[in-house]
Amino acid sequence: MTSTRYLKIAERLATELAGRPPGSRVASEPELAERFGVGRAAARSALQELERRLLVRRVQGAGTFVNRRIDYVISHSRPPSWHATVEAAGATPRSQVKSVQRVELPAELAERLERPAGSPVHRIVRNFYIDDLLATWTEEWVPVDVAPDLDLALHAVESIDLVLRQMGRAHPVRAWCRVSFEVPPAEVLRGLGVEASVPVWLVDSVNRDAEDGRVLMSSSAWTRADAVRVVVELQEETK
Amino acid sequence: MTSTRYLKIAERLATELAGRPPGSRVASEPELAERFGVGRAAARSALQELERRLLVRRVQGAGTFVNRRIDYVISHSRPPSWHATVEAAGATPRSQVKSVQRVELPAELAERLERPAGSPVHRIVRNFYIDDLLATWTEEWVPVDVAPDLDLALHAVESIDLVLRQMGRAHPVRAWCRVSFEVPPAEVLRGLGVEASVPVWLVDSVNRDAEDGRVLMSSSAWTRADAVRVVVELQEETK
DNA sequence: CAGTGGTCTAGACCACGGG
DNA sequence: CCGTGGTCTAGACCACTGG
Repeated sequence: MTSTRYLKIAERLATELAGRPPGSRVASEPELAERFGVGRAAARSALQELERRLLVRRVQGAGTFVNRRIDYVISHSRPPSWHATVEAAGATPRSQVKSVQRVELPAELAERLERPAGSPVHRIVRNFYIDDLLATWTEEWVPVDVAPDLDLALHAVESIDLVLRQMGRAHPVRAWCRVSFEVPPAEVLRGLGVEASVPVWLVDSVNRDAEDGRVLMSSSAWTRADAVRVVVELQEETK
Repeated sequence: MTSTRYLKIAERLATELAGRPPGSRVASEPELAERFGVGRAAARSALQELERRLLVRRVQGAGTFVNRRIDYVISHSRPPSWHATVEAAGATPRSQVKSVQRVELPAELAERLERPAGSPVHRIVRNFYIDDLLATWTEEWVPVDVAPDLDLALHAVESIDLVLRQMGRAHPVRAWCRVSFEVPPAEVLRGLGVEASVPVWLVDSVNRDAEDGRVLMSSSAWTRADAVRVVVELQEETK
């Protein structure tokens, strides 16, 4: 076996935590140090190892807790829904509109939205939660001509999809999607409420209208990897 | 700005490292401690922060070095090639067959290979390197009936694709593919030469024959995230 | 062999969360 | 307020890599 003490402790704790329900408390650093007869540093290392394995989540001032991780499958066949996915995993979803602004379309997004740079668009920032834990931070762009009063409407209805269908008389479908895993820029880290650099999922996508094919929305979703396991499935068309 | 010292040091180093070529040496912990007038622990934390950002790679006994990260794009349109991708990034690829065994098909793979559990298959384990750094560990499964003497042939030719085309008179194409990001089991960590738990890419795929559609091969590729940035692109069929 | 990063101790102070 | 995790010091030993 490994000779390092903190890995042995981590191994031991991992088996003990196996059946515990998400959110339940894990022993604190001083408790573990005393229990295993090591210094606080070794106990701390063990808990950090469990955090790297995504088995626990640590919150300064509060403690260490058993983590819950949700599967999120992206594929051609199924159109994704945050609420449905989270609920299917037995957790409670929530989303919150942080801001809606009318801005000029940044040049780097012009091609994706198929609109000239500088044309008026809505920029929507939203947070998504699992069991009141912030898991996803999104930035979404909707041309003003698609839904002129989107900013007002979003105060009443939180669902962009709904607003587009009603106000924009549109039928949005996902036309393109790119998934990667990034070390996010500082702004996103702040948005996600993360201190040190943690890699997170980045899902970029473009929605078009099912009928006339015009671009309705482009979005970037940054998701904490300790909260969600993203799975992408590709299938070739069967000839 | 942040008040923590090690983050300031990390920030400073990050800008200094920006233009440096991959593989070049970074100051050691004691050097940094002296330079910034901090203890070794703080200097160490700064380097670990850079490691989390995938900017450097640390090797016990050797030192800390500027990291190189390669993009690997998976999409419908382009069939992937390890060698081509690595070379396109300006690095040198290498692969090595670790073992080829005749084994009975494990039950959990029966469905994927469309063969009964227990039927004879070849299990091939291979390593893939970027600039002589181990980046990917793969486990591949080929039914014996597809290429009976695969084990012998692989000693001469390292390319499974080539062997299948020649010996199996087959035309392999990727039929299905699933990408996720996992904390790998201990066996894979050992295969990748990683100590503590580091999350890695997992790409599962199934290859079929372009003509008759039979399953030729199933594979699992585990790839270090600090070496490769996997990007998956999904496009809807344009109606 | 010297120098590197990895582990560990014993101690200290701080920022934060929740009662 | 107390207890939590986060940072930091000064020191020690070890495992490993390279010349």
